[in-house]
Amino acid sequence: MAIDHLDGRIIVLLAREPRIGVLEMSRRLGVARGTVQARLDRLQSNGVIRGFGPEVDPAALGYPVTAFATLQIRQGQGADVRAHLATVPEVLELHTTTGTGDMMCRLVARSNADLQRVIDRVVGFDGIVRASTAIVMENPVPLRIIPLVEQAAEDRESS
Amino acid sequence: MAIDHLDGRIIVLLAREPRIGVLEMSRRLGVARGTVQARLDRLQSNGVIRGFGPEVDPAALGYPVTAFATLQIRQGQGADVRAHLATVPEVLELHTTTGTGDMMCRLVARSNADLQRVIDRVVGFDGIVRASTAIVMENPVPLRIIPLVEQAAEDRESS
DNA sequence: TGTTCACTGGGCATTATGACCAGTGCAGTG
DNA sequence: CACTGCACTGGTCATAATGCCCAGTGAACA
Repeated sequence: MAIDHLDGRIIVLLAREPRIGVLEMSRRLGVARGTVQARLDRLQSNGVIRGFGPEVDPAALGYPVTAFATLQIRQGQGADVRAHLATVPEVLELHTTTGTGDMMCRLVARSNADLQRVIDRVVGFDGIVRASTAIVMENPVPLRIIPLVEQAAEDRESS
Repeated sequence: MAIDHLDGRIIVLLAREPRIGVLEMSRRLGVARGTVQARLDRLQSNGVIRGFGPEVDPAALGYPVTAFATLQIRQGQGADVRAHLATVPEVLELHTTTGTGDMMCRLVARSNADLQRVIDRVVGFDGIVRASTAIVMENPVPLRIIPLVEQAAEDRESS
């Protein structure tokens, strides 16, 4: 579950140069190929590395607008709302949360005008009482994991 | 910029079986290897496919708690706050938004108690006026892109 | 002290890769 | 209508990485 320094270096290296290959990694890290291979297998079966799916940029697909919507759900309708939102392609992720809203989702749209269509489709469902939307203007820190991996590796070392 | 049906199938196939390789893809899709290779090159230089970085699960790293924080920023302090948040490993992403808050970030922590530490570190900065946090309980729709890719591919076909 | 485990460094056959090529069908252009 | 550009096909080639195996070593641990 916890990762050591070598694991951390493997992940970071992989994040920086995904097409690198096990052999080249072993050269860069100064360890045997079998070691890197074993570590990778372990990280994957641990679930630390979930996979190597392609990172697709919605903007490049024609969906440059991102927004976060906070939803308030009618009591007992949670499951239905989840199922409904799962059918909307523009809903990229959905969380149930504590706080003022009951759910929070990430949306994308082709334009600000198109966002209206998406929101209508999202909230056009009986179980949703209210939605409050925040449109993303800038993304100063894109989804990242490297700093956390380094942190986790350090914590492991010092223990 | 727009993708056609074959592009869509390539991306979906790659998302489902990331370790598949160009040759096997060409077999599955019933096209020549060179075609798949050319498409992939194009998708990557287009920026549609940003890369193939490892998907790391923060929970497996020991950070099972996720939260979203909405931040209100003192006027003119935006750049400083961005720089500050970029130094916090537990801040996985940061957006500037319209709406009630000025920024929205995704946080992870080792526990609910640890989340307090992370929030303290996040808001322990002069430019941040107020923070409101929503803890994630469930994640019914994990970050996904396939439905959107399929949608984009369909749109392209019908045009 | 003995055992377990991870790592090393090596070898092996299989397989994919990147790079080519000529030929073909299609779409758009002059 | 003929021409041109383009994407795709189906093939080859040398190079390289992969998955798998092995015995040996060192360190941690019981």
